[in-house]
Amino acid sequence: MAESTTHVALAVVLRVQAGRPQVLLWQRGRAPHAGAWSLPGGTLDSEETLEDSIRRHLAAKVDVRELSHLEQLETRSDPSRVPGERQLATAYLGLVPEDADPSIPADTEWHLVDELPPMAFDHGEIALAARERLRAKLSYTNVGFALAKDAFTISELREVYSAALGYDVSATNLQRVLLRRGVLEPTGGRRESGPAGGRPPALFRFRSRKLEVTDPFAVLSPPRRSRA
Amino acid sequence: MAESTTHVALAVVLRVQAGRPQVLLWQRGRAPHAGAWSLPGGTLDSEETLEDSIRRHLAAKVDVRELSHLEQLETRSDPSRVPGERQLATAYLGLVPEDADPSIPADTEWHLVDELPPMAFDHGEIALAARERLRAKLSYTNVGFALAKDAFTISELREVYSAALGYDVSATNLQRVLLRRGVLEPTGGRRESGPAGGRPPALFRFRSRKLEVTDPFAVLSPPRRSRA
DNA sequence: GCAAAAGTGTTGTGTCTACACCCATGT
DNA sequence: ACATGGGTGTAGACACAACACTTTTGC
Repeated sequence: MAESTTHVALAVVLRVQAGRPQVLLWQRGRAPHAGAWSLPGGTLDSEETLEDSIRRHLAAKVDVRELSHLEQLETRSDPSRVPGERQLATAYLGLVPEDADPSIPADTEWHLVDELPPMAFDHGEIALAARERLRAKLSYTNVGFALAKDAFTISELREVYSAALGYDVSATNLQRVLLRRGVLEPTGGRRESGPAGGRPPALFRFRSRKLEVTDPFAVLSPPRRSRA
Repeated sequence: MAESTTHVALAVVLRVQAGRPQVLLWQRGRAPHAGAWSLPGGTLDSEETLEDSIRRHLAAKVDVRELSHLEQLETRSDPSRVPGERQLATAYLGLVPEDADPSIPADTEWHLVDELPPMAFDHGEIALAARERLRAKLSYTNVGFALAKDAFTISELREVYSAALGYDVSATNLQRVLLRRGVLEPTGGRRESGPAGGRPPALFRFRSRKLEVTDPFAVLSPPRRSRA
């Protein structure tokens, strides 16, 4: 009875497109939950780390070079999460920039995070948890770099942030907050005005493209002298 | 060659005692790393969740009723993290209140987090990561409840926070921040003055003893009207 | 000139730190 | 009285939201 345990790595791959957050889902062909949508991933090999594993499995779905950020979320272990089998799953959050449009296989599709289709197992919960994690990190880290293009206008960045956060963000304040923190820097370039005219926007980039915590002390900060 | 993978649950059990943060460590009897200290835990059974597993293993070390908080940290999967065996480890953060002094077995001891003894495998890293997680959560959640007694004076709470954060916190401001957020409430009671006199301190308690996020919007908060 | 879009100046607010001061007790 | 520790009052710093206003383009 006590069959062997399997361990899979899953990824919630998110991107913002047309002002709405999307997740990459894969449609199951086989039972259980045939036809339902699931997170991409697969079983862990004996000689790889979980991160290598999820990268390997994703390589079949998305061009891995497009993955601008990857971090571990949580490991699910409920014995009944997958019927008829003992399966542990370690979930990852993967991010893809707005402008990358990786070719994806036929059994795979981008879905709006706000309108998830029927999901297999606990994958719906995992996707929502990933979204929450992203939301939180947008506030106190520079993760934005992973969703935005290399160079962008503040308006474009505003759209990305608004979509990911789920509420409107003012371009004015977004610019000031991120510049003050040293998260953004001007590239020096400008974009041309659109057909309707308007002042040509300046281009910005993220100063770093690695995850950094930019707002470390929400409160209860250490005494001022030791701070700077 | 490809022997079976094992999966263990480990816990970084932290408490604050005498103004210093401590971890519960277990001294290994067997090779590898005989004599080195390791995090308590053990192998995952086929019919239990990881959380049940770590609770079960901890029950042998600490009275589980003393565990005021438990949350999953991360799963380590480097194939070489444990020599001669493929072992995955899911780490948990466990917290014990200041006043609980659970009896612990002979092969187990509390160690100062700042002065870890030689640690087995990657357990040293895990312990430090857990400490960081606690530090961060003290700022924007009510986790303090898990480190403090049921009722306490602000001075006592200040000691706990200072120890866990690693820097001085002013009692004045700690009180105001936590009261304003509705995290603390007065019990109504007072403590007697010490032998040196002084005004008798009021007693407080945490309003909730479940983890809650109390400072959700570090920045980039939603527009004001939707906030309240 | 006028509309459109970008960006700056400015004001107000909320939340925190720092520090002065007042309160209640023991000796 | 005075020392000791607890607690409040208040001022200043800071980071942010909100909104008015200026800038730069197309038509």
